[in-house]
Amino acid sequence: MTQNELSPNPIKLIGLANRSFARIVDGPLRELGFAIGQLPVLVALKKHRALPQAELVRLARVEQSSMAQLLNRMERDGLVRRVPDPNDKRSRLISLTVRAEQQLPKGKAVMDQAGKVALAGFTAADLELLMALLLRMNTNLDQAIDALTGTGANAGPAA
Amino acid sequence: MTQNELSPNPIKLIGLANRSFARIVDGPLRELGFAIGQLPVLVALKKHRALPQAELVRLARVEQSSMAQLLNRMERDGLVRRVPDPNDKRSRLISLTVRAEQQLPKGKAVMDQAGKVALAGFTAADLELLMALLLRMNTNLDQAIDALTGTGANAGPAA
DNA sequence: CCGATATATATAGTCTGCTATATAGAAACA
DNA sequence: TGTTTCTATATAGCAGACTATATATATCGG
Repeated sequence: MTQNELSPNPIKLIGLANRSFARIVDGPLRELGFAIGQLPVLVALKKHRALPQAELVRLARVEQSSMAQLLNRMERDGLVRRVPDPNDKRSRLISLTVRAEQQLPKGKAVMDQAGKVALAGFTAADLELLMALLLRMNTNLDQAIDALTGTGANAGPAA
Repeated sequence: MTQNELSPNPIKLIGLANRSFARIVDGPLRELGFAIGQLPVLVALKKHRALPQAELVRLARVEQSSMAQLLNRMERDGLVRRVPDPNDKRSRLISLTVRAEQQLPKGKAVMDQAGKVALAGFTAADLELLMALLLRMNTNLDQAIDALTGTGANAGPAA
């Protein structure tokens, strides 16, 4: 009973779901002047007013260099500003522009709508179960990455 | 009880799992001369001997342009060959090089090992459940994409 | 106060994937 | 047969993510 393909792992389904979701929101977000990777940053900034890059890195769970580039694009597109941090000359505080703040609710609506589409037919229990299973997977993966990178930076507060 | 963040969707967890998995296999695959996106293509070619690009597109579920670029890199790295299809001058048949074929088992082992790590502590039932839930999500997403792209190309044979 | 180490960002280079568009050749059909 | 349409690839240009590395500034230990 050895299955076909590259192991019957859920990884393929996970990758596919991820790409499909991105494709679905891409157009609508683009019309709003947003891109998918920006939403978590925008939401975090809306809630916290102004944050240093390092904090966004923690919230979005991406590498520092990825965030730096993302912010470069967002700044270029007029979504965020970076102002020098008076308390630390290495750092700059990131904040939303008015335009970004005004458009954000529509962007969130796009994401939520796509989320609903993805979960059509799911009961609350189905969803909970899925989240729990994914959480377990992520915990496993985080551990493996911690082992690789040496740092114990992951597995932070349940978020 | 409105939750925090961008909806409590599993999308975040899915994206994170995807990236984490990729990070884990990246190094080992690189040492073998492979990259993560190539594995599905390599496996398909090993099984079918020689295939046109269009078939790989279907198997890997990526856009045609993505596959074309992936194959460009694989050809550049000496993993595949593209020979003119005698029956159709528009097309080229893709096949593995000897080197790729020899290294492939090690690459598969890396993927399988990472899959096991990801699923540590999962019972067979857990895994089945996870796969079933992800499959349902993907079905929903495929439908949404079909609606967008007009074509009814997705939702193919259960695979 | 000074040198060593740590921290906050930035940049270079690469991979994967997408959308949009271009081309060559095959197929249909008038 | 000739023209239109479809099909198989290719290319351009961009987003997002990663690794590796560079830079500037803070902090610590003496």
